Amino acid sequence: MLELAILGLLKEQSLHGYELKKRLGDTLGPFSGASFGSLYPALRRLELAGAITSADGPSTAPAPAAAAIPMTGSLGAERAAFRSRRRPAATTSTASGSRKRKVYRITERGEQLFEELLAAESASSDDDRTFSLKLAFARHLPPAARLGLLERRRAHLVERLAQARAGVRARWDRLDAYTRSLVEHSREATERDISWLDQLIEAEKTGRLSSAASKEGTSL
Amino acid sequence: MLELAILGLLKEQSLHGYELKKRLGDTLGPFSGASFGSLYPALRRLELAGAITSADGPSTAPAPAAAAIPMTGSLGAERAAFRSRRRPAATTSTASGSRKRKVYRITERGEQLFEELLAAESASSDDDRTFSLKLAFARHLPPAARLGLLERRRAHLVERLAQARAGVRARWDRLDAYTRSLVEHSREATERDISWLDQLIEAEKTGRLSSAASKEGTSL
DNA sequence: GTAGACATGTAACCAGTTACATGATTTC
DNA sequence: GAAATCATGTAACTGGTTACATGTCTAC
Repeated sequence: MLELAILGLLKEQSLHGYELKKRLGDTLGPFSGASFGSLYPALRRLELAGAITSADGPSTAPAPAAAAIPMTGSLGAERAAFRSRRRPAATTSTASGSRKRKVYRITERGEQLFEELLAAESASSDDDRTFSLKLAFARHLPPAARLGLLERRRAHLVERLAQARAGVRARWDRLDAYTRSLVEHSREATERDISWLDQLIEAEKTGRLSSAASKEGTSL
Repeated sequence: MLELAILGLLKEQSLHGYELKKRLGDTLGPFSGASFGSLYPALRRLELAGAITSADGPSTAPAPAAAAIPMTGSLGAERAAFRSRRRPAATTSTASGSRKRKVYRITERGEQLFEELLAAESASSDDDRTFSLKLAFARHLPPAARLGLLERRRAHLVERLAQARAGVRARWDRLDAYTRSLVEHSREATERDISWLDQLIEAEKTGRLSSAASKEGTSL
């Protein structure tokens, strides 16, 4: 799962580990769980597998001048949007040199692996987090696979709903108020998820989303 | 987490592993992930820790095997053994062909551990699944702790929402239609979670839920 | 010169999974 | 006697976590 997220980000632009981690954290919710302890080993695995290559830190020391201001993702994001090797304009007096960053770039093999992971049906599609991650990269899927992803997800939720209903119906009178409230709330959330998916599926079938989707961010 | 679920179920009635696993699976959703490979080791750990004791299960005998339980004359074991059925009608399934079951019963230490796990604030409260699990057992918490659980959860969601909003605002125009839809949908779901929690908190404060333990249907 | 952000990495651990091994009992 | 179900358990693996170790660079 982490691999998929990494490849997806690197597909859009090369990044070094530290920045990658920030992106994982603030771009979308569910993949925020990444920590250095999992990220760096994952990068290493991917590199060994030939899915990515690393180059010595090229450039761009984006010195954050503001002291005592806690770093919020947005600033870093703006700065990091630049990948090209160019000297930073000196903000105050000090021009900065490069550090020992390792900038990772996705390879052909990596693109391939990314598509495999993204299209893989087995197991992981159950997981909420995995689905979200895949949907976030859905624009890279061919339309049919995209539709499949949505419909498998829908089927899964319908199934879950049915089981929950059955399981609860049998012992509703033995549930306390907290559990009941929880169950009801979960049911509603799942129903909403399903009708959201229905909208996406409908839009997908009529081609509304796919045409509007990939205008940005696919430059690489 | 599994430990908490096990203790919670055993608190209500003694069970053997196989049955326990079925309960985990069908009673409530999020704890269904349990498999034998995690359940049995967990039972073993709990037994080693003195939180539960095991006794040989009833083997077709109508009388409960209470003789094998000399420790702490509790009534829980009695009730549990009672649940096992006596003579099947011998048509098809449902015949619990009793076997060398190990029936687990919670101990004093176990009750204590249960309460500790349930009240523990650290880390795990982040997790959706853990929160659901705890809420399902919330009736065992003292009111103040229960309120704390709800409010910590709420704070966590509010925080998550704020970060998501900030993160997305910065790069909204770079998101494709799928990601946008995902982000919007997640935001709405989180907002709904929060207002659901608000209702629970309100109810908790006015004592509506805690007194009505069993029968009322919540509108949620 | 030290505080703190940036940056990379390792090690120990944790909670779970799948797959496998075992075996009794019932049912066809 | 083969197959299905009940029942318990182990082993190898997975995919992460926290805590730690190390080091560079900037700003004050």
